Amino acid sequence: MATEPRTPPEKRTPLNKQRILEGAANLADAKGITALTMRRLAEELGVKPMTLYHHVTNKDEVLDGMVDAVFREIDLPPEDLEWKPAMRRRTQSARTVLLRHPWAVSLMETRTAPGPATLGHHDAVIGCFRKAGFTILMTAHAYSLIDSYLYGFVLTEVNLPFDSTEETHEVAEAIMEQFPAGDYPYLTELATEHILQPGYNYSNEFDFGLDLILEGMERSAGLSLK
Amino acid sequence: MATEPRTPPEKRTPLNKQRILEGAANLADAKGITALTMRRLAEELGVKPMTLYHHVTNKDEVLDGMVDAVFREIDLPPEDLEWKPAMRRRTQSARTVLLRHPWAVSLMETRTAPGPATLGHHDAVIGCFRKAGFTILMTAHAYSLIDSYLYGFVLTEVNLPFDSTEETHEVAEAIMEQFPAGDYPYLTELATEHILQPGYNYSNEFDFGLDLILEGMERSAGLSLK
DNA sequence: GATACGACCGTACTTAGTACGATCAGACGG
DNA sequence: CCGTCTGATCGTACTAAGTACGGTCGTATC
Repeated sequence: MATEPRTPPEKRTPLNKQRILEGAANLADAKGITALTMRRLAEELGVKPMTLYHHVTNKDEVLDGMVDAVFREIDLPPEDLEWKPAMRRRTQSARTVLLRHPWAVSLMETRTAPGPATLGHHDAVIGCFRKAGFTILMTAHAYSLIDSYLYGFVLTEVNLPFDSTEETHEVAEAIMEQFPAGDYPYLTELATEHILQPGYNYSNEFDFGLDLILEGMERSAGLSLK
Repeated sequence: MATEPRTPPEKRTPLNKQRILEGAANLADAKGITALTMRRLAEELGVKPMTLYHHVTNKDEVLDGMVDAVFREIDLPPEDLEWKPAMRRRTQSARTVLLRHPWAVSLMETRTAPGPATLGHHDAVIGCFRKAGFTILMTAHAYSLIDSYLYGFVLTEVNLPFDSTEETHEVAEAIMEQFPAGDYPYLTELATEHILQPGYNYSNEFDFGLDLILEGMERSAGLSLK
């Protein structure tokens, strides 16, 4: 924009924190969070490692920034819906986003410097409960419950050692071959009669728990509310 | 035992995998999982780094062994109780163990080579549901739900940046000072009127969710069962 | 065209995991 | 009593990562 028409305006776009964060998220999405090193990140951005340190103070600041960017992607509970469908929507949105960035859950829980998007998200969720008439105490219960479930579920989901049904079979069989058939009868039963059945997909479990929790919250809140 | 009475039987106890795993867990408990390096672990065991590699093939094998040892610490659902109190007991036991080893949750989810204690634990939990009359489908739902909640809750709990009530105040105030008072009204309300009240302790949230989930499961299973 | 500033980079130090081959202590046959 | 074998232990060294420190270079301004 401020470049003269003389030179093709390619090179001289200076790096900035925004571009670093985007590159970091892309790299982590594509190659895994362990592949996110300052050296590789620099290479991806066409720059030498130490250049990054002119825009961020250290790797932790990159990680904090990535977490806040993830929260920015998550839909807030829609204001025009009842609390239950609103919370279902934001929770499903959160799951979608966290699956898109498999490194996000473990990173979120270990960072302690919340950014504006993170705080805004919490405020909107708490507000959704409060406006629906939840007491403060009940809001605290509800938020703890639903996010524990969300993060726990996604944590398991993103770390499953398989992505497809075929892989599920391979992994399950590899594990089962390691011990005599009768050692774990109930585990074996569940594996053969459920997990190894055609069409099985762990992801489908999410909605069962989400609905059970939302309905339980409605019941509990109703009691507390009178 | 097999040493002669001649020499004091101190030195010549050879290292073994068991001792390595115990040392690793102790080190991780005391200094954090990031402080668990093969070099420090060797030092703790009075040995040079490369000596460890005669008993384990690499660091991953140490981590896998640590996870299985954690499962061995968790109480199985007592056979003589109804499914609901039995599951409550094993889930509370799991939480206690996971809090004792703050590195355990994130490690468990990223390892993919389950050991015998891990498999035995899963078998016992599944068996508890099945013997209570849960269908296979309902058992899968229930196990996914309760463990997602368990791991998600503990993951949050062990990563809270404070351990005591005083620290809670410090951290909360440090965060709140970073933005204008009215930016996050609901978050501020929850913080001042609940989290910063005397006696607040996040750990107390666990039982609310656990009971809500167990009761919801009972209702759902009852429906499915007839 | 001289100057100043900010973006960028070269070099190097530290801490990790771990490959490779040497050493050393005790067991056992001669 | 000694040589040999075996398994436990270690010394050295290579690679990858985060990042401190100081230098360079392009560009805007006077």
